[in-house]
Amino acid sequence: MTGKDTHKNMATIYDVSVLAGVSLATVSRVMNNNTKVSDKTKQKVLDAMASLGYKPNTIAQSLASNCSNSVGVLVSQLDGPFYGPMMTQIETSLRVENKHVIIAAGHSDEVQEKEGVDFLISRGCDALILDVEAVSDEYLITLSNGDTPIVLINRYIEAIKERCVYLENEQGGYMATDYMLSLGHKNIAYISGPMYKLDARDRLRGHQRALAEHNVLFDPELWFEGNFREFGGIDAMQHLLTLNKPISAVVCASDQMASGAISVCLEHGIRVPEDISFIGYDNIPFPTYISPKLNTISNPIHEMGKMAALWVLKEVYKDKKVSVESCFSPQLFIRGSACPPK
Amino acid sequence: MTGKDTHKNMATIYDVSVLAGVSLATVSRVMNNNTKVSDKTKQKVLDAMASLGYKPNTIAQSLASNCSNSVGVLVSQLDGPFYGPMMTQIETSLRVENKHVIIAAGHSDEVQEKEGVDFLISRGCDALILDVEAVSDEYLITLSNGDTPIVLINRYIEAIKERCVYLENEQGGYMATDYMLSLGHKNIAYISGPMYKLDARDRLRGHQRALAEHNVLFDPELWFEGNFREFGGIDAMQHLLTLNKPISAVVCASDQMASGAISVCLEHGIRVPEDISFIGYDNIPFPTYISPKLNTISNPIHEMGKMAALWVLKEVYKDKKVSVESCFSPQLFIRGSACPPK
DNA sequence: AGGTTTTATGTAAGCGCTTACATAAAAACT
DNA sequence: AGTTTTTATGTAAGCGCTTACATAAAACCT
Repeated sequence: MTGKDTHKNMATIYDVSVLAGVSLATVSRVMNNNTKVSDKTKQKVLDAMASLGYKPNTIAQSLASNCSNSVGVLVSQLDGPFYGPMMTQIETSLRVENKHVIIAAGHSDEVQEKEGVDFLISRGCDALILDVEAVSDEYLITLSNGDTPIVLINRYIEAIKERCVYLENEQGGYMATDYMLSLGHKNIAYISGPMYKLDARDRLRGHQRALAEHNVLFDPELWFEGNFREFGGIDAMQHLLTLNKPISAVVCASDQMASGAISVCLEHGIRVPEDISFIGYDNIPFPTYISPKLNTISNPIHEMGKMAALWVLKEVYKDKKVSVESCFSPQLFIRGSACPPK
Repeated sequence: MTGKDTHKNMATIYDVSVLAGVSLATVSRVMNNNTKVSDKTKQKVLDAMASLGYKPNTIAQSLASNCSNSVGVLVSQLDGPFYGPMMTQIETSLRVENKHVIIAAGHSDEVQEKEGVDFLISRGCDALILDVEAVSDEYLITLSNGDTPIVLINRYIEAIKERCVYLENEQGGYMATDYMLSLGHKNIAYISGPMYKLDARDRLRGHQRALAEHNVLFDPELWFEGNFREFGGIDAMQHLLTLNKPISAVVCASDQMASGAISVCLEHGIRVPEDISFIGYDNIPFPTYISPKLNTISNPIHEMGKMAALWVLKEVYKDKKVSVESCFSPQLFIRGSACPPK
């Protein structure tokens, strides 16, 4: 081997066939065991493989079989509290079936999201799991008619609903506000996500429905459009405090915004929950360990990741065993960040 | 196309060559532009590609060139606060060079980490970026002699130090405790990571060095071996409080443990920092927004991710442009979780 | 002009598999 | 036993590229 030669000198199917005294096809057959091979020959082949330490070349398999056994996952952000748990589930679910995960980040930008999709498709992915927010519904509908199957996480598009794994966000929005109302709050501010996102709109709708059911008027002044991130919550709270309106509770469309908002209150000497009650959304891990422990609505993003993976296993790799569920219900978690108003 | 036919009916290099009126080899040459092709033919080929919407089949390229353009990344946990920022950097750095990232999780378990490595190698990765903690140094040294180049994040092994990207943990440990000492604290508890991890041992060593330099005796009773996670901090703090020893400051080897420990204090009515000062380690995003804002030592995990990616680009893909740096220095961040003792 | 070097392009042999088709052997019939 | 069906294995043609080698054309010599 010369210095330049970095070839991996692995045994090939040919070496196995020679050692086992059978043809290439037979070796391939025992690998894929989709065709009957007599027990005797099968054993010879397995022995040969073992003694050569044979590992199939997955690239060659992919080329010959036109199936790459890889699934592309495109998410908005690789960091942040959501992606990790979701990826864990996706990776685990797929790896047991020997599929692998190729990742790309879309950074909530339309161009980058499209580039990510193109990249993953050009990489020969057998399917795509997408958690995207900047591209349009039309784009996704068109994409779903292409050669590479897609499944969407956290997005609901009527025309391709069988490919969507989503949370009932309206219901979650309702639950959060309903909880505050049932504690007796009337002066409830709402920090929403950005309105161009469906989940933000749905949560807001739920909030409004709860108010209406309790005959509380929705005051647009008490609604601030945030960005789902901590800084959005900070900006929102600072703004709300300048209003000089009585506010006894703040419902936030994300835990991160709630954290930001709470930090502003604490800095102003406002006690949580004694002076203002809070509830977040998403049930991300961190705030549990911080005081006050944040009430929240669960967003089972990890389960949605798992379901998306199972969808791929079922629809693309024709795994009969799995059954998939696409609509998830939120759940209320009561901890220490809310109490009845004074 | 029959119902069963899921073939992607893409143009191949052959189609391009026919349309452009040149040979396969020429088309390949303009794609890889490593051999001179006359401007005229090159243009014909590019036009043909464009009009056919040609996209090279990366699987075939990989098989023929024995280079998969993919880099395997194996981390302990896909969730948690570290992985995201690290992955973001790795993905971004590699994608601009059109390399892709295949992920696997090791779950801090020796068997699973080794399986992950085998999995990624069998997937034909050109290189592996490993952030592993359960496998032994010997295993990694052996692995590094194999066919697939590896680079280690967050681990220092003398024998293969040129493949290690790491943080000067001893120095960080020193800085944290030195800071508390310089505020005037003498009764300093230390919540460490698990001792089987090198970084935990190094941080502890730094802590001890700082104490020694300030002539403060290291009291083993004030040292609790945690697990780097929130619950470890909770257990540690509960234990420390039962000691009935005066403690005016707690140095934690991770922000997550600091969060857990602080939450225990707050539950006991102990004020932070007035009664007990805290400092964490890692500078993870969340606690910044929570009160008290956590002092900490930075762990530039994202930069280390980037460096690992650049290492691969340089050493494996022979990219001349990049230069890599392997040793990172921690930095002290002072926020609101510490003050001088009463 | 004839010879030599350089440059651009073509030819064809793989890369390591899968799989349709062919064939030989065994099993199941009359 | 002879014929048909079933089953196990082999043969060989790809999958879509890369690249060593061959060759034709152009450019440079003296």
